[in-house]
Amino acid sequence: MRTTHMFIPTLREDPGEAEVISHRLMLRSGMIRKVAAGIYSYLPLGLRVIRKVEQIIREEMNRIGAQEVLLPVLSPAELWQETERWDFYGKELIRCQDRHDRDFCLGPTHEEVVTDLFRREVRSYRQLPVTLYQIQTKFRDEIRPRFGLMRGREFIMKDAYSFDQNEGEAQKNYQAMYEAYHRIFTRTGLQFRAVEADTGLIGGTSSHEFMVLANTGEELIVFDPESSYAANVERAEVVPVERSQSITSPQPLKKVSTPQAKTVTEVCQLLNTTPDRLVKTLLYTTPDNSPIAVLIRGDHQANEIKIQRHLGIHDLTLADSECVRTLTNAPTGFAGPIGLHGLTILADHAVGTLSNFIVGANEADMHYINANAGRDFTIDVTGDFRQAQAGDSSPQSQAKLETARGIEVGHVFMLGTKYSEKMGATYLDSQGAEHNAVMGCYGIGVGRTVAAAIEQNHDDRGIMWPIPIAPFHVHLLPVTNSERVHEVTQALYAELQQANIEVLLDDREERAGVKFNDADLIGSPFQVVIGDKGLAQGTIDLKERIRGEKMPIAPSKLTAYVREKLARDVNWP
RNA sequence: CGGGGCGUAGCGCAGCCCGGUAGCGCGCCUGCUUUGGGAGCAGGAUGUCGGAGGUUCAAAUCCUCUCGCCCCGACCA
Repeated sequence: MRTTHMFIPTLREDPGEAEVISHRLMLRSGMIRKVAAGIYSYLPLGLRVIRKVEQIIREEMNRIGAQEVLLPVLSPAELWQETERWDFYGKELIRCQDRHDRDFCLGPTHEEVVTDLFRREVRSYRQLPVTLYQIQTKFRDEIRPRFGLMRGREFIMKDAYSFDQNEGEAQKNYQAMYEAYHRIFTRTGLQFRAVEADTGLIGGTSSHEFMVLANTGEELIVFDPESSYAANVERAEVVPVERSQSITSPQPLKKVSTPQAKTVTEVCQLLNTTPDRLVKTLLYTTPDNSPIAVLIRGDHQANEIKIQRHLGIHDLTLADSECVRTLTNAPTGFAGPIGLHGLTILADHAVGTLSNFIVGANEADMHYINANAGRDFTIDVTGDFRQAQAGDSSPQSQAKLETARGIEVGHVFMLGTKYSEKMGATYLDSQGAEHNAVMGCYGIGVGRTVAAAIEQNHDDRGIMWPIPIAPFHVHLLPVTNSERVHEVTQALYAELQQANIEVLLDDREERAGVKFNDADLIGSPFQVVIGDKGLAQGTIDLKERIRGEKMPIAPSKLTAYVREKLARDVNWP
């Protein structure tokens, strides 16, 4: 492809709208342009990368027997009402009406549509298993779209759905999908990790997220450096520690003045102690308006997902200051369990191991010291209600957990029969008995994968594409304007293409510096500089983008050299 | 939805506090010179100052409303 024939509007300066590196580089290299918040056009260069990722996904989906379909973007409200997600999905589901005022939505995911397809067409166990997938644009009206393709409102996603006769078969399918995901992300050249994930409200038995490791990731994961254990902090179970410190015998409860000290840090400073000697009391309101209190050690973070799961609800909000005042007769920052009545008190395991700790006194500017559970107040339920953090014990070895940031690029779910039950997706077994199909669903964010690849592969000059997803393999840069350079360039261009190598030829009348800078920005793995200086020695210069330095090579050897290099990284040809 | 910020030429920004001529850099067009890491000189084009209302002799600038965008938080099958 010739640059003069390809629409690659590169930007010399950083666009003001972009904060994270992948977003900036995608805009600057002319891969994407914004149309509205969280909505982007893919320009030729960006689309080429998207297509490469899609192709890898296709190959691996097909390899495990999944079949490609294309489901509609627009789907009727009735399907969503059947599963109650029409109401449940909330504002994230973008809705519209047709000319007859019938309700529709733009699909944020396709369980309903695909389950409907299944129940209409599949009758017998003989037709199972079946796994369908599509690569298609989804729409979710995110509260806050950000980071370019990382969290858009409209985005390209591969979603797959499996239907099996029973749990065991479904589990096999899940495993096959899990392995396919490993191959996909390995092939895209990314450093990633599969982690145990929360199954969320979708329920089900198993769920793993595929995280590309990057400091800019939105997700926090914990992992065990000595075993294979890794999990999203939302999900990671915290192993209760035995009461290790010598148990200090209970001291008399004492109320102390802590003026203005509302936060854990402030209280600690004032009382000259450390956060692990303090217990914070978090007040929440639930959907049925019954408040609850959750006790968490001062240096720990509450995990609302775990609390919700325990309570069997899906909506938990931290009580507002008015509500706190009603419950505790004190302003926020001084809530405590002592004398708190009429609501359930949950406590994290870690709280149970403490004695003589500090709590709020339910009175402005006052705290208690030497509080002890059982003597001073009653805990209704003890459980795992906090977020895992670095230094916690691994559930699988003696090691301490470490944390890392990740970008969620893929998610696999065992759905069970949640959707098949609600929508009546059944089949008849060999005995003629009717059963609900057991389902799994599996997503990959295509655009997000591209963004993650850039987060992981760039320097201060631009992108450094992994070979399998690079928009072009070789970027030809004729850098002086002689007849000789022109001839060699044309010959190489033809020869490389002949060898099935994807070449971008910068045939613009630009100065060398401009071409070099654009080439580094666009990030093709190989840059080839053709100039009179080199040709005088009978050579051209080859620069591998990830290495950086140029090395002279005879023009006649270029194609073979590049082919050999590519062969190491890609299934080639 | 809460908090913060920004909308001025294609892009990046200044000007706004303190009302009076719309500016800078990059890009773009023409010509000459240059030509291996974002060239130099000369000439040139480009703006409903996000939109609507108001105050004023006069509004990019002050006031009110509104739309869009960015950042932090809450949210995220």
